[in-house]
Amino acid sequence: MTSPIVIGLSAVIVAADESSAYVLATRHGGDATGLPHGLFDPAGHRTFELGLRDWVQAQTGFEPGYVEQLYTFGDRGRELPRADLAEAPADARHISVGYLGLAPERPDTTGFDAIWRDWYDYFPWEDHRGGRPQMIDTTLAPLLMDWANAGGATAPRRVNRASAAFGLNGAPWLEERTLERYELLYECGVAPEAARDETVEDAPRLPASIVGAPMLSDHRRILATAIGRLRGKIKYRPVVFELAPERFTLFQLQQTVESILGGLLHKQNFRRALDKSGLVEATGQFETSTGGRPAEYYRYRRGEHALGGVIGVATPRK
Amino acid sequence: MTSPIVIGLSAVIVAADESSAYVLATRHGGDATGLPHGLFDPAGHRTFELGLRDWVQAQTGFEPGYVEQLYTFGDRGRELPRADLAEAPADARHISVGYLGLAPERPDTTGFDAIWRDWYDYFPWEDHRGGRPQMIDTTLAPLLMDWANAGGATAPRRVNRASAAFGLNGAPWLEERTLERYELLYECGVAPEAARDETVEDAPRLPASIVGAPMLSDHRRILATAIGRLRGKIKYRPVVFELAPERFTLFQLQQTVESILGGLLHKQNFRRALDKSGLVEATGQFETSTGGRPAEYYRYRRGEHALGGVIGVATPRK
DNA sequence: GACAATATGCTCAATCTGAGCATTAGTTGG
DNA sequence: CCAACTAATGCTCAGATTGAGCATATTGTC
Repeated sequence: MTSPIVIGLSAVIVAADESSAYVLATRHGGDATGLPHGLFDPAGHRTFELGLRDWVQAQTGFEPGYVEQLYTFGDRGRELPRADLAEAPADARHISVGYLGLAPERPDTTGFDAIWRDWYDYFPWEDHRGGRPQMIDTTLAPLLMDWANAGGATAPRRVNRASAAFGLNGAPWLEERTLERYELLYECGVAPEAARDETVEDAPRLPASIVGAPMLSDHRRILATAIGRLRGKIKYRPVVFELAPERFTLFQLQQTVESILGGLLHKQNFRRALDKSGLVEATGQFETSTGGRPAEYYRYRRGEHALGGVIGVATPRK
Repeated sequence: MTSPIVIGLSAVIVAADESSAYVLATRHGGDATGLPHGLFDPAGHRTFELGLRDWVQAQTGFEPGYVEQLYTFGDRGRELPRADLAEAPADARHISVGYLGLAPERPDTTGFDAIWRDWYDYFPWEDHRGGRPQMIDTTLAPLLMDWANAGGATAPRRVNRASAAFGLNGAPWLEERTLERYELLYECGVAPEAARDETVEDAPRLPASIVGAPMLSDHRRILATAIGRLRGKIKYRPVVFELAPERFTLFQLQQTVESILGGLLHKQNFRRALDKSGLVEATGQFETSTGGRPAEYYRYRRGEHALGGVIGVATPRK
């Protein structure tokens, strides 16, 4: 006879604007944050997605539009917090299915134990909009290298992994490798969750401004997966428009993309690419100024471009 | 109290050569084929991947190298075959986690109820190496359009979906949209599995040479997911080398890629791209001829190119 | 009216792509 | 041994794309 299984559904609900990208986080007990989540009900939920929508709605009041599955985590040892499993049998095995959802704005969450939080609070090393964060080279890299060198036979592999992930030793920084970076920090004990899960001993204790705010259970891992996926996808599918308001100026749109990517883009080339893609159209309305020449408002041309439309978002600036 | 859950693990093990791409299929009872699969054991398996490897090994004798998770299916109604669930409670909910594995050759499966099968047996419309298969326009497209037009209010959306997926009405054929194509054929009842699952009535009965060989439970859906994923990935990650032998000529490698993509590539440009990528190196050995000028054998340069290496496989031929 | 602050336009060289022609090095049949 | 044939490999070229930077247009402010 198989022993019981419980399936947790977790949602990374993302919003973004000119200033940053945000996740919908829930407060659990103290000030620990987690993702909206709950158990899949095999009797009641027809699909995972419907179950997920239920939970998000119940915990945050938000009704997700676009939703996609990210990954299913099943490793023993990185599971749901005990407290959330009151109903489940004590010997149950915990599986966790992560989802990504996009929100065109940040709706009010008053009345719910939920807040919109800057996702770079959780991953400070991921924000390169103001240049490569110093902590990478001053703090993280040395710790990673210590860990790598302690790896015995696997040391060379570890050095390679760390270099490729964090852009060390001449390797380029690739924004979509968010999960790999987080996993490395977890493995080497820098992520506070590692100490909590007792997968490492005598882990260094560093401030959240460097190692990021921890999350419940494996939620930060799911968040990292979501960021990586979104960063990859935004380059070849018109997903920004799920995050942008109805009307936007081109620069607003660019900054929204930059918030997601965590890096700056060359303005004129961003426009050129967008132009060629045919994804947006001018509205004839102009922004009533904030300083300089008024920017025209554009809107997304839904449909049409069944798939042709791609924002060649590439060209980095600076 | 939650009702019981069982998790099925299914593996798409892929191999490819100059002639075609293959999947490792298992025979279950009659001549129905399925993927190697089995139930996840929450007590015994530390991770999904380990459980999966156990099952594949036990059912086919093959030990997968490269493995990656594809997707977790949880819809009620498209579940595991009853027979495989003898041990599970009658009211259990069935979840299915699909994996993709790659094999550098097709090892012998004698002694096991498993065979390597051409994946285009399952998806005849996916092979465009000899030109666009006629059945798409003569048989599938009309059926899809009938179904679309019967969609009432959703008719326009259905027409769009079908057009974008199958390259109708001027839309381009995009090889990685394999899953979408299969799902459409399932929805419109052309895939025999739909009739079996009783999701449609009076479905047309067509030969397997047109609608492809059916598979157990949702295995063909998982296979479609795998093909799509692999086709996408082969363009930006050096995965072909997981499928190629130690030594290969450039044309063999190209044909292996073509087998996966289901389309032909421009030879000289394929070489140029490969050349620039720095992924391969000449061995100095030559093929002892099959007709013309002998081709040099190359080998994959593992490692090094931490991620830079990309085969700009794009340029289609013909 | 000069200046600051933006948005938007335009240019240019370097590189990349898609496509095709040309040459090389074998095999095979007289 | 030569001619014909088959593949592999080499090379060229125009057009498109990309990365970068300079130039101009419109506002509000002092």
